[in-house]
Amino acid sequence: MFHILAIKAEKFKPRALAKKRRRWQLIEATIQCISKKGLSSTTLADVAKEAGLSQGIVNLHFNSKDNLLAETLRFLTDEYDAKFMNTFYSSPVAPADKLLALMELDLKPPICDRRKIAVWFAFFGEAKAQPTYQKICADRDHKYAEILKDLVEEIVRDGEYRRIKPGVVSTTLSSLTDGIWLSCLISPKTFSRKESLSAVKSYLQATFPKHYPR
Amino acid sequence: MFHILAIKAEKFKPRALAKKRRRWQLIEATIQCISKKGLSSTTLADVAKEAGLSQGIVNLHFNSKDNLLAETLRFLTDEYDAKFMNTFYSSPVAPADKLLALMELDLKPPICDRRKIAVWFAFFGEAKAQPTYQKICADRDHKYAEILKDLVEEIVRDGEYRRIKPGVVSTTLSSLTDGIWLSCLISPKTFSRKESLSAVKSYLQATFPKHYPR
Amino acid sequence: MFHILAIKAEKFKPRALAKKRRRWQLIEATIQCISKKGLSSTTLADVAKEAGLSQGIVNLHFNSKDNLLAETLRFLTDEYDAKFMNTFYSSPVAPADKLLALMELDLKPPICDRRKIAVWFAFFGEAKAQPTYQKICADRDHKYAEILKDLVEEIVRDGEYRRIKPGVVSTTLSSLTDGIWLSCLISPKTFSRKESLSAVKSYLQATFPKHYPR
Amino acid sequence: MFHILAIKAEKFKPRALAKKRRRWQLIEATIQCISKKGLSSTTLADVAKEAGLSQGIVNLHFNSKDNLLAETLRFLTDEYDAKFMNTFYSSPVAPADKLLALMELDLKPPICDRRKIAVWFAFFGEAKAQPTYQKICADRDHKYAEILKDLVEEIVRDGEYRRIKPGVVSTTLSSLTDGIWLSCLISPKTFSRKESLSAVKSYLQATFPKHYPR
DNA sequence: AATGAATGAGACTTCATTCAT
DNA sequence: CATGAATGAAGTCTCATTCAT
Repeated sequence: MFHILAIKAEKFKPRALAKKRRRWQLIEATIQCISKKGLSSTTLADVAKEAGLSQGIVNLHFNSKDNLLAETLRFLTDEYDAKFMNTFYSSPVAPADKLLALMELDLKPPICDRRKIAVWFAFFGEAKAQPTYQKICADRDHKYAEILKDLVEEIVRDGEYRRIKPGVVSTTLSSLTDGIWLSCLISPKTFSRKESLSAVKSYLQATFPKHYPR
Repeated sequence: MFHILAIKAEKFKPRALAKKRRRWQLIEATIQCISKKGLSSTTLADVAKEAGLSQGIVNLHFNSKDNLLAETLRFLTDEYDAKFMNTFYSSPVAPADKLLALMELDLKPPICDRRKIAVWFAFFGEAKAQPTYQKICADRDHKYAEILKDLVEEIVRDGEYRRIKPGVVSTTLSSLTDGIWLSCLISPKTFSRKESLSAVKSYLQATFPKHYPR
Repeated sequence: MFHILAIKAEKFKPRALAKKRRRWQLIEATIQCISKKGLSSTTLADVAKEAGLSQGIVNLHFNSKDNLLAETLRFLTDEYDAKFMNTFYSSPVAPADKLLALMELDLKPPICDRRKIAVWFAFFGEAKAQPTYQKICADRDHKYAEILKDLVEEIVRDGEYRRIKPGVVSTTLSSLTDGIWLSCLISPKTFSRKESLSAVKSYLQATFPKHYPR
Repeated sequence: MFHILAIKAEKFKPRALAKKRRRWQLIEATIQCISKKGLSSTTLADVAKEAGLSQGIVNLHFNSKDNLLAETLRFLTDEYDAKFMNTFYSSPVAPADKLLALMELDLKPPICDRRKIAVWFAFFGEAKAQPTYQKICADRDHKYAEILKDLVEEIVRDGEYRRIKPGVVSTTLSSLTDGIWLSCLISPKTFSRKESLSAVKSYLQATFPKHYPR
């Protein structure tokens, strides 16, 4: 009987969703597929199936596979940006607090989630060959590097730290979280969110002892 | 002794040597292609052309594309391993020196070379979906994590540093170099080898002030 | 009388009129598309867009693409027929004059217009494979061949020409205009309406010197 | 038993024909398909099947369908050219004889063969939309127009004909044969090779009575 | 009557793999 | 060993057609 219901349910055509929602649905399906099967093994048929829709649906909404993938990457960056900015504006005003909050954002779900990270690295892996991807990723990098650097500068000024180059510190922090993401991807078994967090914290403590007391 | 015989035996089997050479040649061509076109756009025809050989050559020597790619990844890890171990054994005996030497290895050519890094990340990008790749990458990670951790432990013991968890430090160092590689890949224009090195050094200085004086 | 009633009746059925208008509009759009893009590249989406209407409109009014194309060809023949018959009936009564008028009709716009000719030849090009098209074209040919032959017979009788087979002359005239159409299509740059006309006239002069004096 | 032989025969892979022969074979298959199914219904699968080869064969030898079609058209023109030139050089030296021989060539098999004509007109039908096709066809037209005009000029000079424009006569002759081809295509039942020939001959007799006596 | 989102068959194309040479 | 013509499965993409709105 459940079976019959299921069949009946299938008979209902997918309602004409608003175009935007359909695109969103397809991008989510794409993310799911890339995470599961990898970028190079993800076919449009996979995406359509994952979304429960028909073969031609992706070309209908995105014209080409290339375009779907670029839009998916853009979706990822936008999604990340929203969370980043939200954290930035909603966290305590003290730069040191903001900085820590942003670091923690990167190291906790939903950002630091192996499924999503796999997708990020799938695009990183094609970045050198696909200038489109590289540009999107580079732009993202620069934006946050700038923001982090500003925060670091404020902290340095506030704490009158000597011999600290804000650019080096912000680069270090960015690279650290990127590297942590990679180990989450490659070594999920040994990866520990807690240890990663304490790695970042101990770096901050060593660098800005006045702002991050033990 | 068998080893020696084997080597001698090879001298009498030019075929076997030729075979190895061909495999090496094809793997180099594969690396070149992945770097230029990305993993997903690299075809066996591309590889054969790059090597200046004929269509069927890859299947002749590697049986399948999957196998070629796995062997290529293994080649990368072996190559890296040789350099790593060579640096490890040939650097000064002091653990702090060894540690720094290993960090510098990671941040200078021929290791930190955008062409090679693109290939590494191409495999990372498929790692979640391809357990074979993941295993190779994870094994590599663990091996060096262990070695770094041993060095850190020696330094900690030697300097009587308090409140330092060697595992956290070695993880931080690994992640840092991985993250730096990523920024070399994604933002080659803003990437600075010098700044990256100073990022690592300032971390070491902040963590082990006695061993890495300014 | 029935005809008048029918026209009156239509006045009371705006729907029916609208329907005819839509079909006409879509056929015109089809002609435009075939002329611009060729038969094999013309899609229903193209036609709908050209008409400024929606995707499904053609199937709504013509059921299928095949049907639309057949109707378009029929429209072309009807349109030609109307002009031919109008010329036939409105030209001077003398057969020689009628014949010349019909030849001139074929060689001047709006009939001899590259845009329209392209559509005619698009259908000719599919005629062998599409019996429907072939039949429509063949029927058209035969009808005019018959009329031309009748005119030629009258001229021959009237001029007491010897050794002239009317069928051969009418065939020659038809083929000549068809061939001229083709050169208008293929070599628009070297094609000259004036020269084409003089080709036909000089043939008529050579064949019927008494009726077409120099 | 025959069946077994057939199966065995199938097991023999198509020998690696010289590339040129394979291309020729595929072009012949293409001509066959276009003749049977029309240009727009001819698929690469059809062509491959007609040639008794596999799906991918056309792309292997021609890269794309567009290219295959262009090459097919070029093949047709080359083939025609060879026959035309052969007739031109091998026919009697007198220009009037040469001219007649060339006209007869156009009206007899293997040139005037409905199967081939269907292919020519399939390309003519797409010529306006496909500049490639148009150019090939136009070039061909001009070449023969020139040759015919030269012959006509010689005849005019030799016969001291008055009031005859060679260009008009050669255009007329070309158009006439093109138009005859069309009626062979469209009205195969009423088409008569004999009558067509007599149409051309009577035109020549009327135009050059001294050279083509009755 | 008209729309246009969705479908899905089928087209073109790519490419790993095979195998006669 | 090596070649490269050929295969054919599988991918992307197109588009006539359907149908809920």
